[in-house]
Amino acid sequence: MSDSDTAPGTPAEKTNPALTAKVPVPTLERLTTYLRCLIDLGVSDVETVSSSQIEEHTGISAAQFRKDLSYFYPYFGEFGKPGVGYNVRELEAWIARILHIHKLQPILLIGAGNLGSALVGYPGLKEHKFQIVAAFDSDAAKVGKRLWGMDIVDFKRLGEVNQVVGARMAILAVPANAAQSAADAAVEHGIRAILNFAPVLLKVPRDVVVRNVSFLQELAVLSYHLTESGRSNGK
Amino acid sequence: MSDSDTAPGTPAEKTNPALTAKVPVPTLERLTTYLRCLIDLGVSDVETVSSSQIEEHTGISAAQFRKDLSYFYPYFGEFGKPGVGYNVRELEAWIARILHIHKLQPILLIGAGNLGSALVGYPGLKEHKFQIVAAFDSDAAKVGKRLWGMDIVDFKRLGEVNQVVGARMAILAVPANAAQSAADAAVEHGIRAILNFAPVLLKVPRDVVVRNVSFLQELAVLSYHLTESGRSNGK
DNA sequence: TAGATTGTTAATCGATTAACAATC
DNA sequence: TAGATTGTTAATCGATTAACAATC
Repeated sequence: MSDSDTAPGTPAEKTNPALTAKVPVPTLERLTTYLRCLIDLGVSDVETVSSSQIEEHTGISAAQFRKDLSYFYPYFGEFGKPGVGYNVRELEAWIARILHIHKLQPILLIGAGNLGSALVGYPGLKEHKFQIVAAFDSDAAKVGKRLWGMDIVDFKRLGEVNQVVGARMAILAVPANAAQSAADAAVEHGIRAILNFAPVLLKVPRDVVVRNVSFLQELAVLSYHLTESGRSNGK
Repeated sequence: MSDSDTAPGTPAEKTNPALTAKVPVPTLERLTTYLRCLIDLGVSDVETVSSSQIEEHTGISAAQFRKDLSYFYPYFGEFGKPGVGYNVRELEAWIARILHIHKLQPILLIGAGNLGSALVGYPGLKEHKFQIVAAFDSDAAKVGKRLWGMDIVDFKRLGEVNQVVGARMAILAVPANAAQSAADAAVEHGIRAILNFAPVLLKVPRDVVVRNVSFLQELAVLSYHLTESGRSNGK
């Protein structure tokens, strides 16, 4: 485990390189696809898988898959066996560890509207070791109601609750005009990663990660690709 | 509007270049962000905006913004005025036209479960000229019920219904095991763009566009960035 | 050993950034 | 005219792909 192969000349490098080296975001995104595929293979009792089989199942090229894994070898050790492939169960565990979902990862839901409710019931959360542990809303009409077996709690009590559950991730499913202040409060109470569904540029401290999800964006990219013609479908 | 500045030497180029030239997908994704920003500015009665103001509002660099727009100049004409900037309303309309959402874009919802229901109520759809015009489900318990003022229709009747509404986009919010067959049926009945929420690699004809949305993926990327330490929050 | 498949290196491809002449 | 800001070109950066020596 060499700790200085990326920046040989730099004198005062970070002492603990674990997960500090720059892994491309696209690689991280693909990791979940591999994980999902491995879970499925595991369920089918497949023991070993090769990179080209991964390609068949996921549509991601074998070369890309091997390259993606290689980013983590300096920190997690090498993995595949030449001539053989990868052990399905072990690779699954290996990727889960990288993503910090080898243990339950607690999540706060902020905003218990339609979207929020749907997310709590999203299948696969549990399987991937994500657990929404509390739901908050500032709408008095919602507070106290139950959502999939959870109480909806007044947003003001977020700090109090998170002192107990200690979540570091939050899903932000509130209206655009409430997003920034909700994010501020969440960050203040220990949240370090936010999945933001509001179409707003959140301002957060540098050590907080935000990912934005936008259905409109997805729909727009699709809509773009529809040809101008073809309106009268060629049936 | 020159039609041959990209591939000067190629003899038999496509005759109609409109929107055929390769626009980077990241550019398309950012287009919606610009659009949203312009709508907001329009509401505030701002008349003109410069690329650096766009940067302030969106976090996307001014250079990136200008570059992004430039991909469309060969087909839609140039836009900004040096020394002045961009007319907010006109640029809004210009981008909407590129994305084919200057007129209502009808969409079919396939799968009227929790997620599907939430998507129908998603704010901003109308504002962006997307309209979910029909909801389908194959669960007999759901068929006939109403969803945000729409009837939930038996999935078997998709063809029949789409003959009337003529949608070319669909949102697929069904369980993983139902996704492929649902996609097949949708494509057969005229759908050419699919927003897929199931964690499944859809096989579709080459002229059909698919975009996959995965909450798990988004959560996983966030989770990755949480530092191993810091578990006991530094409060 | 022979066959298969790895991890890694180098080549390619594509997107972002910076800089600036053109122009309102 | 002087100041501002564009559209575009060239330089940089980063990710993907292809190829292959290493190795099970």
